[in-house]
Amino acid sequence: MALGKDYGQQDCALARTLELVGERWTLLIVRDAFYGVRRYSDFLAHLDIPRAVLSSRLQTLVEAGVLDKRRYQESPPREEYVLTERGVDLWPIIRSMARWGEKHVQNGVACRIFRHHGCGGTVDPTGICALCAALVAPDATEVAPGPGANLLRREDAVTLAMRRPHRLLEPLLP
Amino acid sequence: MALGKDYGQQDCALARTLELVGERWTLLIVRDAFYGVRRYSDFLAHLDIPRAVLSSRLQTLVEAGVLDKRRYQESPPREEYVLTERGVDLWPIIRSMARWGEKHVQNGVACRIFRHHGCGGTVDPTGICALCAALVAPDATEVAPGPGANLLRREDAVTLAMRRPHRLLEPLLP
DNA sequence: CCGAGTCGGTTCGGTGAATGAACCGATGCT
DNA sequence: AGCATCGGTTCATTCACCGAACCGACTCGG
Repeated sequence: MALGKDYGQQDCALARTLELVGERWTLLIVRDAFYGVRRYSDFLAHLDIPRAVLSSRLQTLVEAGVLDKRRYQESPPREEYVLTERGVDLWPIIRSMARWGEKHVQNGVACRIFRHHGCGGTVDPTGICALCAALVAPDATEVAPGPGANLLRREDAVTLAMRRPHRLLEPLLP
Repeated sequence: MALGKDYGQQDCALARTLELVGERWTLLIVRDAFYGVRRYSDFLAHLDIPRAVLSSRLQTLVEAGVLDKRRYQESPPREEYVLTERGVDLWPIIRSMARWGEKHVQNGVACRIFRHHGCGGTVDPTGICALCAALVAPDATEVAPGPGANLLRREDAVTLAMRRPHRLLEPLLP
């Protein structure tokens, strides 16, 4: 969500969650983090988000303990943003929203598909592996382009790197 | 979310979903609809939302096929907003967000608990009944106040009616 | 018949967040 | 020295949100 991000005496848990991830752009940033984006400039290139908004959201997410900001090299100083355990717990939210969009906006056409790493079974809407029936954690989830992937004609480096099947949370670029 | 609700060539399903339910207040309206709120004035009383914003959101949700606006009495004309099948499919999103807030913002204290109607088993975070292991649909879910319910000191009629255990989607007020 | 109340909105002025473009400092590359 | 990259900040403009007031259709009580 956006403006005045508090929901007052609103009903507990859902409202509290929305105060954090309900702001515009926030969930897309978190999704990219799952897909392996870690650097400011990569979020910027992939999301077409105003720089000031990206700075603000990253800072909010770090303060909320969803992302960890770490300097991965000195000289020149370079930062990266990585999901914390608390951030990884947001996966069911991302998953369920993507699922709803697939079903009701895209007529069932997925632009990404998820497989259980090692097992190879596809991961169903509830997050269960169709082959071994286990609940698949994000770091055991492999993402690959689905039938609807070509709907977007983006050609930036991040988009290209994302087309390559890879595991969630693994860094996309060196 | 708010401003300029489109996310351009952003990655398919999640972005499309956010364009609808990502606007400020929208998910809280949908949540109230699950809890049985149906009338304009009841949403207004329970959410402390500006009237103009409520009108706008309801209209958007109706246009998106998430809510159905129906006149339930002529003279005086009275309208009610009821979740469609497409709207009911949003339940996993609400559930997963509420779950995250419970765990990470409220330290595990739930202000509402959910039971499998008829069976009586509690519904776990993934939506499975702890007793019969079935995936519990919203209309088979009974909601009751949890340990953290008294955190909010609201006293409007809608809040009071909501304290009474009842099934999701059933009208809260006559 | 008059006045007050309810419901479901619309209208309007002020505020403040989002936007996009420009700028900036530290560093590396040639 | 000159140019490029990274990770931002600053700034003017735009536009959605906010809250209060207003409104039309109707009912109810006296």
